[in-house]
Amino acid sequence: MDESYRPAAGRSNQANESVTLEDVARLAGVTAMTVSRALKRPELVKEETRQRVLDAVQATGYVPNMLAGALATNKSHLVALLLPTIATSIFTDMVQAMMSTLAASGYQTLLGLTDYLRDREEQIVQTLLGRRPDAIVLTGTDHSAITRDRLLKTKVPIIEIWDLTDDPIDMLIGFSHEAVGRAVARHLLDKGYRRFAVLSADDPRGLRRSGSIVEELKRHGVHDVPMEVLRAPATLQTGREGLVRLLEKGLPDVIACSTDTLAQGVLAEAARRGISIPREVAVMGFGDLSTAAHVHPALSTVRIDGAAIGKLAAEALLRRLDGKEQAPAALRVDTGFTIVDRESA
Amino acid sequence: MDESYRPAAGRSNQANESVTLEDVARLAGVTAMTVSRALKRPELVKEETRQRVLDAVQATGYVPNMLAGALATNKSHLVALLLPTIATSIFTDMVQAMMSTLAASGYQTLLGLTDYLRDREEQIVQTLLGRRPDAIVLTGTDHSAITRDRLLKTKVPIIEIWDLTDDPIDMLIGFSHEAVGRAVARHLLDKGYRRFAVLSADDPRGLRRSGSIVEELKRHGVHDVPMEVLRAPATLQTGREGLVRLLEKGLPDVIACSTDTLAQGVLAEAARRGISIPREVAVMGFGDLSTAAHVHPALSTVRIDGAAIGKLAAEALLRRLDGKEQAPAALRVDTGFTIVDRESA
DNA sequence: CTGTTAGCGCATTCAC
DNA sequence: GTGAATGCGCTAACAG
Repeated sequence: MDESYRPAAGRSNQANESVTLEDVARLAGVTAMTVSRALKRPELVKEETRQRVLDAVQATGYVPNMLAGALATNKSHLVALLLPTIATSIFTDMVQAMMSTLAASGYQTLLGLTDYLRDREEQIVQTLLGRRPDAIVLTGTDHSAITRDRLLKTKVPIIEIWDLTDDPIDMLIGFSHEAVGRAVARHLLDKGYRRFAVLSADDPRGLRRSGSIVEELKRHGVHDVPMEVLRAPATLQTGREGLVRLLEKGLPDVIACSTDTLAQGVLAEAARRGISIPREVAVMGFGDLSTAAHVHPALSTVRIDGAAIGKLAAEALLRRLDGKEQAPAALRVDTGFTIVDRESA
Repeated sequence: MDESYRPAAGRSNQANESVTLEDVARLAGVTAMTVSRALKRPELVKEETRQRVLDAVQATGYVPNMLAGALATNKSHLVALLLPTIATSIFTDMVQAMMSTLAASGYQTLLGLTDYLRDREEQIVQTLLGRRPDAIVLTGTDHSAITRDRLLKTKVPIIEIWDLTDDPIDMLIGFSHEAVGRAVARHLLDKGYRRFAVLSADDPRGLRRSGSIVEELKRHGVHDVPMEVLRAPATLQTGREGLVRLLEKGLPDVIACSTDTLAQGVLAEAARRGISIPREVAVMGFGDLSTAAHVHPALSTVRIDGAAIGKLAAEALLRRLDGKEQAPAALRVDTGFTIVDRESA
């Protein structure tokens, strides 16, 4: 008989116990291709056979192997998301929004944490590229030369978020940290504060915000603003320490913090010391919209809309990936920020 | 000449522009197999050719395709991590610890957010299984029947974390939420409080902690403890709302919250209303060790060590995956918790 | 509407 | 030390 057929004899205990298309096909009395179609393009398959296939899938507990699928189609349905850290609440809204938008379109998220380290980012980009993600999201715009290079060569859509720059790798969605700093300085000056202090985590963007506050103050004739820089990621504990150190330099009118978390730490320590906020010292924070909403009635803060960034980014990617948009003009969105003043709210 | 060689003519513009082993091999004047060896098992390759290969890799910008690698070896080096949400700080330490431990051994993390929904979890498990992860980490032990079933059939190592149960799917690392509730109740009773109130988010484990507090109080003769249940995930804002609602029922001695975040919201609202903490009302929280350390000098809380859970889980998985341990006795770890009393600290 | 052929990129298993 | 053959599980492209 037909010896060219080798009816899968003796393959029963392969190392890999997983059910394949072939297995389902055999049970349904069709070929693998038909099973594949029944699952992915049901409209191409007769209703009756489709039913048989579905039953077979059910019976075998078949779960499509997306590794194989991705290899064959050159589409992984994976998005790589690089984040400095999740130990700070600042990014969580963004992540949540992005992931759920992506998930709704069948994309999964591969996470990489860089710890604010360029070298780490470089290494993670390298490994994540090995997964052939359909898109890459980077937090920030400051990357190692090698990272930039690798990414520029790639055809995968890339979005840098959470910052602005004149030469993005590809798409860009964020806001200007310098603008935030300047706005904070002017806002506080307008409110009549004169004795300033700045508390900052030592992450690159936090430092830029804080630095811009100091510069803008200088431009308005306020010099020698005391500034304490603390190790990122910012925690409540470091915020408390920060206040302690600032107080050694005298009591200011207002303390501008690079992050809401630091600001909360300051509030906690102030409470312990019986310092009244904002009567004796006002506190200004910076952070994400919803998570930290209503942090404290006495805390003024700069609000950015992380969820919006995440959603916008995801949508831009999906537009590109679904082929609606082939090589769009470089997307660039300034999502801006809002100063929330508790006293005048 | 040698016509059996088909020097890759006309393949220049495949859909997929990516460099393959073959491309590197050609440039280095060896076969793909040798390149593969030079990269993964360098000791099997002559130093000189290894160097040539490495140069070729450099020149071409080759990045190994892990989809193909995973398909061939049936090892994805991927760990699926299912989490209710990251919008709340409670899990962040755990995630950070787990991811960095895994990353150090070359494993990447695929994240799935369930929003505390069993059906969502079911769906996510299904899709993530398609990536053929080498291990799966689930938060909690309460899964849909289908999820349990699918997971029991799989040979992939599975760890359930953040809870305890008598019939884990596989490995288990966590603590008892009932024990937490009972301990909180007894602790507060010992300290002399008599007029209790409970504030809880409506996530399953939070409810169990809060429920256990109420039960234990009842067992000690304290009945009719007012309890407000708020929508998960808990935010500062919901914490503030919670206090408002509780106050309508009268001022208690102490408020036990299902989460530090809720507790902080209570503190913020209390500050706004000029209620002195802990003099007029004491507040008790629950949360993760390091992130929220020193939340507030006046806040007592139950501490769990999320980082430890993450690290333990990752290490247990790695032990299994690296083959040191084939079919170990079921791992079961109670990581316990600590009551931190601010007044007596 | 369904089947056949071929190949995605890599690694295992023999040869040499 | 290195090469050749083969297959991982799936799907594009073409037949019929």
